[in-house]
Amino acid sequence: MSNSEKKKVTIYSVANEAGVSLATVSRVINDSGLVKQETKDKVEAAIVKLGYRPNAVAQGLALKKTTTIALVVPDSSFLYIGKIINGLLDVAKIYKYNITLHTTSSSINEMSEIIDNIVKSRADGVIIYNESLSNSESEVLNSFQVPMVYIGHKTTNLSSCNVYVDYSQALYELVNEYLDKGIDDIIIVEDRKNPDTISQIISGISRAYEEHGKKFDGYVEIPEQYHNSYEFLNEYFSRHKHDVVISMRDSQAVAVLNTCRENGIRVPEDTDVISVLDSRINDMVRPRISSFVIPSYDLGALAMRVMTKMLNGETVKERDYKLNYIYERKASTKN
Amino acid sequence: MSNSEKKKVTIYSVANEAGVSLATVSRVINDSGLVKQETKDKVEAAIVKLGYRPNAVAQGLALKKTTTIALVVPDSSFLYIGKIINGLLDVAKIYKYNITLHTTSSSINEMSEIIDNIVKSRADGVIIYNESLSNSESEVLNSFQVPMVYIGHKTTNLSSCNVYVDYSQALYELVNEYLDKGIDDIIIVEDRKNPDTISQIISGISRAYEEHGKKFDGYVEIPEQYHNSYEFLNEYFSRHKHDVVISMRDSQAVAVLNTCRENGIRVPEDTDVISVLDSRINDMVRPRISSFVIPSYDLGALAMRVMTKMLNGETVKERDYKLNYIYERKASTKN
DNA sequence: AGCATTATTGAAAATGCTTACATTTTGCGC
DNA sequence: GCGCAAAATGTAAGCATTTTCAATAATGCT
Repeated sequence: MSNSEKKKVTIYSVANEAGVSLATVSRVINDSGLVKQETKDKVEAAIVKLGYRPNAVAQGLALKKTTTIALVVPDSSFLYIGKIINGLLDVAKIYKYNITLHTTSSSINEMSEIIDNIVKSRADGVIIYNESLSNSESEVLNSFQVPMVYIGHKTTNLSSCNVYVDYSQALYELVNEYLDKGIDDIIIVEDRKNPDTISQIISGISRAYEEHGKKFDGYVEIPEQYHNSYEFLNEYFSRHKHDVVISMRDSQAVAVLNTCRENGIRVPEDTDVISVLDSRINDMVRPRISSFVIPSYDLGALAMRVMTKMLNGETVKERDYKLNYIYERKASTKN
Repeated sequence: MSNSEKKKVTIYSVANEAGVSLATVSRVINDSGLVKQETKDKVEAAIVKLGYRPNAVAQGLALKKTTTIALVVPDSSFLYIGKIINGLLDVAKIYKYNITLHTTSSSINEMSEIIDNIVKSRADGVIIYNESLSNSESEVLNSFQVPMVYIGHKTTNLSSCNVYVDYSQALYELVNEYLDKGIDDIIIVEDRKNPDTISQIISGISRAYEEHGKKFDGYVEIPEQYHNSYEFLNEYFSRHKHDVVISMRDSQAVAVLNTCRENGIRVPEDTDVISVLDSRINDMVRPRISSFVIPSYDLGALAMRVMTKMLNGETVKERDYKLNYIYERKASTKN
């Protein structure tokens, strides 16, 4: 009756109950074919009767694989990676993989600690979302001996795959349009949190400027903390007014929106405001902010799909998977 | 040179390298004391030299525990549970537990599939965040034979713990204040997604009304989808005007805010708008919405801490952990 | 019926660790 | 030096699977 009396049921119990050897039971649960239908039925009946659930840990030991993959993400913004995780988990479910979640704050030794942990757990693979990896972090990661997929961050690690959106091209096309119309007072406001992404973005913008025979110097660096950045922007827009203000995330774009308004700058009449990354916030702001819609769910789903391919030994022809973005014009831009 | 030549290093390799038995190595890595300092040094040198990392899978098999706990969350709003996850992971890191992530959509058989998966993986415990469990889901969960902690949802399952915020009391106190001032035209707008939470909230409000000799009937049900609800609210506020509008999440409160504005209702001059749950959205809206600040991070951290206690066999005196909320008055209320 | 195949099954080793128990070493008092 | 307890180390039996290889049963053919 009591829980403690309930004895654990192993493959032996099942073998015993069905009157076969444990090897046969193993064959049945792994669907390996060569078992007579009759005995298969007996075994399956025993499994149901005893409520047997194969022990994945023992399987992991015997098979030298865990069907577990480790996901490493920054601990800050689940706001932006929520959809990525959803996509990833959906695909993981299809292929019967489990996901372990690991977050990195920015402390120095953190990454190697996490990796140590992942190595011990013998995950079959690692998926990393991190827009800004330091050199030492990259180095640690490169020493990893398991399949790796990077999301949103193109690496030079030859043995891993990358799933990302080409911000550079996206911004190039956007800015190009403005320049074609003769609008060239464009700035981008950002903090230093994501140096890689920022440099991609700026390279795209710069290319557009160069092709128009101009030089881009509109990078305005803002403080990292939201409230600080808010103050900074408030101060900034009390002195400046531009045709176009681009920011990395819609949360920052909203700060731009609010501070512009507080300084008598009308959006979009006086200034176009654009956000590169979109999140649910944007549903709730008026005016809605024109932005690129990043296919977050697809990023996650594709990353996981690529991972399964790597693990199945399917040859992955492509190391790089570039996803499309869509620019959505909303109420914060007039052009 | 090549990776394929690299042979795996096990506890045997280390024992061999150090010239001791594997038992001794095991004692060293588990810090079990009774090893002479001298041999301990030898072993540790060998570990470093070979780059040995204990295989957690084999350990799991030998010890019958995985130091892994499974986290089950709804697949929808990482917006609200991001901080919970952060708190949970931080504590998990301290106690060296790994977290596997499982999401539930609302499909019927999903929960038992997830549980099947978790049982197979032999997680040491399960933490569940889900505001609305169906009866059949609860039943499946109750049959679980591992320690469980529920976040934000008080269950009657005797063998599990609950970590939650008492919405009923929170709303009681809030509404009480209004009623004391003679303001009683209060409504709450919500969809049916979280029946449990909603009924808690309404019970709190009702209690306040009753103590003032009145009856509460201000529950306005709105459609689940954001855009539908937006239309609904727009229509609604073209016909109604109330002293106070309460909604469950700040995303909905923003919809209220916007639709009020579009119908010429000024906030807070004409109507107070209040949100029960707070998220980062609220930083970005003007006016900021008065809301309860739910201690999300603490919910997650405490849940994990309670779990570690259950797993260590420390007696958990309390099954229920009620956390405090703070009501923050912001610009969307005048009262 | 007898033999050669082939389809099923079982026995046992392997997976990498922990730990109870056995054995060896050490230290100490005389 | 000797004896004995305590400390240190080693041996081997689990832990729950998979899988190779050998053994057995079933089948087809003459």
